[in-house]
Amino acid sequence: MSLKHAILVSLAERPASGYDLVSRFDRSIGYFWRASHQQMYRELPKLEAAGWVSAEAVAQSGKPDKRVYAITDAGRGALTEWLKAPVGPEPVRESLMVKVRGAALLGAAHVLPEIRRHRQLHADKLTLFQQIEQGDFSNGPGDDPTRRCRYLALRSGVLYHHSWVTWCDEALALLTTG
Amino acid sequence: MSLKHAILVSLAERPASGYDLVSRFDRSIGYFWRASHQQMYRELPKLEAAGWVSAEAVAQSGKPDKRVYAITDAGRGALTEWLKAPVGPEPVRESLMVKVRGAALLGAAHVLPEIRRHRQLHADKLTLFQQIEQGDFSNGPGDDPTRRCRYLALRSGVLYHHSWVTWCDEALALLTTG
DNA sequence: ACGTTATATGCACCTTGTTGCATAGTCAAC
DNA sequence: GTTGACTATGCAACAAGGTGCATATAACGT
Repeated sequence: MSLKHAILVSLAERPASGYDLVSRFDRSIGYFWRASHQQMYRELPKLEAAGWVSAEAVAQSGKPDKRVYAITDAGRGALTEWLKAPVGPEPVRESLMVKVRGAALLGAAHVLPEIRRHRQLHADKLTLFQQIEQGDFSNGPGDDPTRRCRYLALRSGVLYHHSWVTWCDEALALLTTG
Repeated sequence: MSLKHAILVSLAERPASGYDLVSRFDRSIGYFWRASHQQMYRELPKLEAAGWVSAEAVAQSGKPDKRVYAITDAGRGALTEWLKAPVGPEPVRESLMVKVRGAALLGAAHVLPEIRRHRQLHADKLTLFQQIEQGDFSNGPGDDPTRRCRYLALRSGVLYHHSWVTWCDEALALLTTG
């Protein structure tokens, strides 16, 4: 659906090779959209064929050659179109909730370890995001639009994982009392 | 990944035809896992081949015949296995956040309508869930394990959509002030 | 007669995502 | 000199999901 657009956003920030993009998707952008290197290398030629990005072979000393991609004007146009187009919220798919529903039939004890695991995972992410927030934005987001957008993205991560931790605590409290 | 298990959970509650399952996935279970009827009818024969469900043709008067599926002991075993198996949190894929990141480059104005739309959609869902909560659980979840699990599922919906509404409000406030 | 809605089931094609495998150069450590 | 880590790119097969199309019965209204 929108891996293409996620790549365009990343390339709009600055040109990159497939390898660079994978690194970015493991960090910043990856908090909102995941992609493996196999997906990336499959998608880039398609974007090139569509005329949304241009590619240039770059020889490197000490490292293998690479292909550096840059967004084109057509790509920037397509990206703006997409930004304005209505996109529904991502369809919900929560296997943990399916498990909770199953636990109603087969016994809550089966899913308690899973809930504890998920609490841990979300709590770790929450701590990470809160540290970034306190480190980079201790005086608020400021006036710069780009910085404000970065701040908002971070806030969504904080709110998301916080609500999960809250839910896990409620669930553990309710499922471990008589 | 786990549409199979979502179907098993639903069939463990009670037997159903493909058509019944689609209806359930449009309501209760569908709050956590979406599936179209095409997916359903493709998946059911696989579950039957795996021996996890059994099928029985049922003739009806006034309606077309149907095939009613029921979970088998093997299916119940597989379901219990899955309940206990660790499953990572669903990978995050938020196109709205990709848009926000794009907005940093192409202008925040482009995504404001999208954020308003999303706020509306999440607020509607939130209201729905809160009404169910106040209607069915005004005195809390009580002691029944099944009821407690239903309550927890509902709570996750409330927390999820609430955190989204909160984020949209923060975003609109930050992106519409000088 | 004719269209609509509800019940009921499916195929074909295409896109997206995952898993496993494969290759190849450079550099530092052991 | 071999092993491992990092850079860099890909293919093949499969699983999962989405879109569009197709079919059939029966009730109900107009």
